[in-house]
Amino acid sequence: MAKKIQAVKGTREFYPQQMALRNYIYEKVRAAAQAFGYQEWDAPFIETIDLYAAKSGEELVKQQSFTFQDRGGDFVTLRPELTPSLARMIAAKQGELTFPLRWWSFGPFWRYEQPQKGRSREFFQWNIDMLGADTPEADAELIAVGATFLRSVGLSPERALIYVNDRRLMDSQFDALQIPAEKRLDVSNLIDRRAKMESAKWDAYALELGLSQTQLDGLKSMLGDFDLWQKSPELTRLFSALEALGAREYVKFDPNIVRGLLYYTGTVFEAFDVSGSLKRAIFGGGRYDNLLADVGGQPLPAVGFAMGDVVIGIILQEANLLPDFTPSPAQILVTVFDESLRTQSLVLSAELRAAGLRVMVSPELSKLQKQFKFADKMKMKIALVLGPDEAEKGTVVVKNLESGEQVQVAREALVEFLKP
RNA sequence: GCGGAUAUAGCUCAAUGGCAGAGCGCUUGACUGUGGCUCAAGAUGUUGUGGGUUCGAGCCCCAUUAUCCGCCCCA
Repeated sequence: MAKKIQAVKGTREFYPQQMALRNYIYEKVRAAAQAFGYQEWDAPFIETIDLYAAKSGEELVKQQSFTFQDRGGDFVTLRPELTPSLARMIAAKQGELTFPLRWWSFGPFWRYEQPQKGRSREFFQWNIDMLGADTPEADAELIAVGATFLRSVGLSPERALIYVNDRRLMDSQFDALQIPAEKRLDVSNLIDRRAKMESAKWDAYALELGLSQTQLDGLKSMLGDFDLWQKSPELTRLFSALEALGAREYVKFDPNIVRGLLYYTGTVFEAFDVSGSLKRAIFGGGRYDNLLADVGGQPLPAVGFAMGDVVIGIILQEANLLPDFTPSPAQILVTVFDESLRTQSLVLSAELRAAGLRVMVSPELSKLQKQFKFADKMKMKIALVLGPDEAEKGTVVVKNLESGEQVQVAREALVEFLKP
């Protein structure tokens, strides 16, 4: 008995049914992006470690990347994210690109972390960005693309929402509370963790960080103020643009959304499943105006978001929104009656394919019963029988497997009969 | 890196320390030119791996590996 070799931990095996879901997501992502005029692009799956060292978070590079030495001795990494590659590619052609740039991509990424629900080591991610525009209307457009996607897969605003905040607004609030600049990162992380912690513990943790009781009270009242956005000119414009774009119903202001990544400079947003069991973001993003300059390009304002395929896949399944799966792409099975008629069945199948139909033929001699059973399991629509009687009369039996009805059709009229 | 569970037929799972089972799936037949539904019969196991306790271990103990779930981080 051969030793069973398992798939590498955290990788994904796409059996046809899972592959169909992956392609379904890809298709909906493409439709949403293209509806707003975004161009598809991609970058290498392998990059040198240096590309990420410049910009990505310490943990992402040092602990969560698949990094190894290639045969030439260079350290390379399976890409854990796309933005550094985007920055490089844009910097290289900055003079010849037409701005604002609207680009999207869907491809594989790898992060070395503990697999759990909604998180694997290998995943597909949709990245979509607009570069070269710095208006709230640009931010609104990206959020509207996200809303368009949610709507297209059947997730209504009752089921999924996009929560929005603005780093600039938060900074002005931190100013008012006199929270010093060096503590703001900790405070942001604190806010990020609030939903996951008991409130007493959270309070204690806040005081531990060095917040005064007054600051803590101020912070809590700020985080409970869902009308705070009205104090932000950017968010006010953002919401009115979302209204105009028909995406307002999907979007809610939430001061608790801060996002962990350092590079966001303005609007930040995250989409969540409102009623499901999974408390992970469907997608998340925001404005990052300094990033391209930071990695050595010309300053370029940018806004974008990313969506992994794992979480959205689980949510679609839980919401019973998976597309119907048809095992076989072929709708027609040509049965093989016996040895003497095998060639005729093959010829028949070729004729039908030449007419643009998708057709399978049994590759071996077996009972018609078995062939029909196969067609049924593969959820095929039609089975053709070419037996001695039909061969003699120049006809073919066409059986509709859904209704169970069957008719004899003349061979010459068959293509016309079968065409949808 | 830390913590909690689980591992038995192809799948989902049962089985007081005492004969390893069910449902689904699979094969065959009822139906020698036709699937689904029904009925009947049948096949399928190194109980993750290695030790230990016991007259006797799927069950108890130790180790190990794998998987799942949570924390951290994040799509």
